[in-house]
Amino acid sequence: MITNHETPPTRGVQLSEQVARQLTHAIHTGEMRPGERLPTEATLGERYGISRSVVREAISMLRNAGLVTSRRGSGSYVAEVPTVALRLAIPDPSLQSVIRLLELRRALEVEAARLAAQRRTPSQLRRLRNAMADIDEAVEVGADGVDQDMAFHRAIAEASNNTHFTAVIDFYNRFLHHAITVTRTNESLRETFMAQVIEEHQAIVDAIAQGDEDAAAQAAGRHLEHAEWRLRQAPVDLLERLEDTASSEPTNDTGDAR
Amino acid sequence: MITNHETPPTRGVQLSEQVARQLTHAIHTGEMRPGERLPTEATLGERYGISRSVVREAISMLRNAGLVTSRRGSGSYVAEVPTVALRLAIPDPSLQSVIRLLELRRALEVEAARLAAQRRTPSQLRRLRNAMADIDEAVEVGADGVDQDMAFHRAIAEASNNTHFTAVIDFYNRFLHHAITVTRTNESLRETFMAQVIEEHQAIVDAIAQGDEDAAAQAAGRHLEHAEWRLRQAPVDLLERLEDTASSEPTNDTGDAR
DNA sequence: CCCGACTGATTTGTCAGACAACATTATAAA
DNA sequence: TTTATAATGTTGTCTGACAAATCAGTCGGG
Repeated sequence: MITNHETPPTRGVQLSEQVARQLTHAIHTGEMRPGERLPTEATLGERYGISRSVVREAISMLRNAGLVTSRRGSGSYVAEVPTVALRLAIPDPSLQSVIRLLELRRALEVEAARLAAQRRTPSQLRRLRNAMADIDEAVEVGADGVDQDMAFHRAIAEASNNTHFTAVIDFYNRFLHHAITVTRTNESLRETFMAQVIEEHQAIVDAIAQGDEDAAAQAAGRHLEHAEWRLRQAPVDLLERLEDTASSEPTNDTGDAR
Repeated sequence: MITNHETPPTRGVQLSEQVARQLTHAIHTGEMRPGERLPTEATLGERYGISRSVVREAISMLRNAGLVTSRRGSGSYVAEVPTVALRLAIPDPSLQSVIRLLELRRALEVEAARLAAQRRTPSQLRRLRNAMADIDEAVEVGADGVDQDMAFHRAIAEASNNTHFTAVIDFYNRFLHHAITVTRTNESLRETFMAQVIEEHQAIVDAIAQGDEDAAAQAAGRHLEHAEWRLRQAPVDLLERLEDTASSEPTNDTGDAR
């Protein structure tokens, strides 16, 4: 056991990072158990011979890594459910890149639909139908219905009763938001497209409702294939405007529930 | 005393988090382009009407999220490849949980095999065959061949020529390593299983080599189905030993290359 | 004209101390 | 015993300062 009561961090690298590593190690090895409270910032600073600022930066890293949570007035605690992070580059909004995302989405949603057909609870089926109705409603009002569309697909993922699907789909859908918007705002083709989309959605829901997994998977696969086709129909100039619409829109993407 | 020159952060939440969100938004929307230098900490503090400490905490979050890098004496810069993180709880090693992972893996690999059949380059096909040979070799020597097996599946993902697949598959495979090991170390059934596995792998590679996408997808689907079945055959006591083997390993996840 | 060393200003990293906001615990009152 | 109140502890934020590294410009010599 390494009793580093006074371990002067080796010079060269960032102090905060070294401390963060030591704390991370302590958590990973189970030396500090989930739910346990960390020593106070003052204590840690004294122990490592550093100022409170550095301790705070180090803890900030752990917080960001999902390893601890801090409560003002109380202390910092090892997270109950330690997490790992998949970090990847933000996809550029080119057509090629968006299509790559659609391919992944297809992989996930086809299987999600299949699982949903096997496992959906009655309430999940109800939510699916509500989500579909929401799309109609939004379109009738004149909105693009993109948010409602994404909620619909999220409902399918939820009905699969496999949290991994919802996590990954949610993660990637952020980057598809603008692409879908472009397809929807393609004025000339909009009505035709919307009719198609609604029809395809209906097929998926019907299959899930009947518990026909192969039909559900097929319907989902067709839907995503057609989605790619519809995207390709969008004029190039619309696609290029992706970035502009992105910067002008107040996308509160980080507004996740607590 | 607080002179809110620009946007007064709404009270209630952490100041640093609010600022971090604004900056994150600016980067995500491309308002600040990769490589560009951020305003100095002092400037940002003045602009948002907050102290430098808070600015530093906010920037620290961005740094941890991989969105910016800081150079002492120079400034903070938007990372050349801005990243986003998918964070999720570390799956427990229960049979139920592992099967959930296999479901996701099936979704991904079926589609990856389909894409690989369409797009694999000759060199990728060669690598696939080498990976398959490596498995045989490892098994003949007496090793479990788990690492080689995972490399094989990674080669399929790479042959899909869609980086999203490799990223997600890599990410989740970490948690499947032990589960696969368990299946392989099931002494009584090992030989039968390995023969099956090799046969199934061969079917996938053949389909990919011939460019038959439907056959490749089917073969991959069958392989993953059988994998789940094989896992279920493993005695319960073996599955329970998963946790021990898992906790004894030094997971150095923070050691990413620079 | 070009180039290198030097100087000074700028900027992030760290330190130190203080107060505010909130949480927890101990204490007193009913 | 239960409830209000005070005291204490802890994180969040503010302020000011210095160290260390970078950067821009100046100057002198080739």
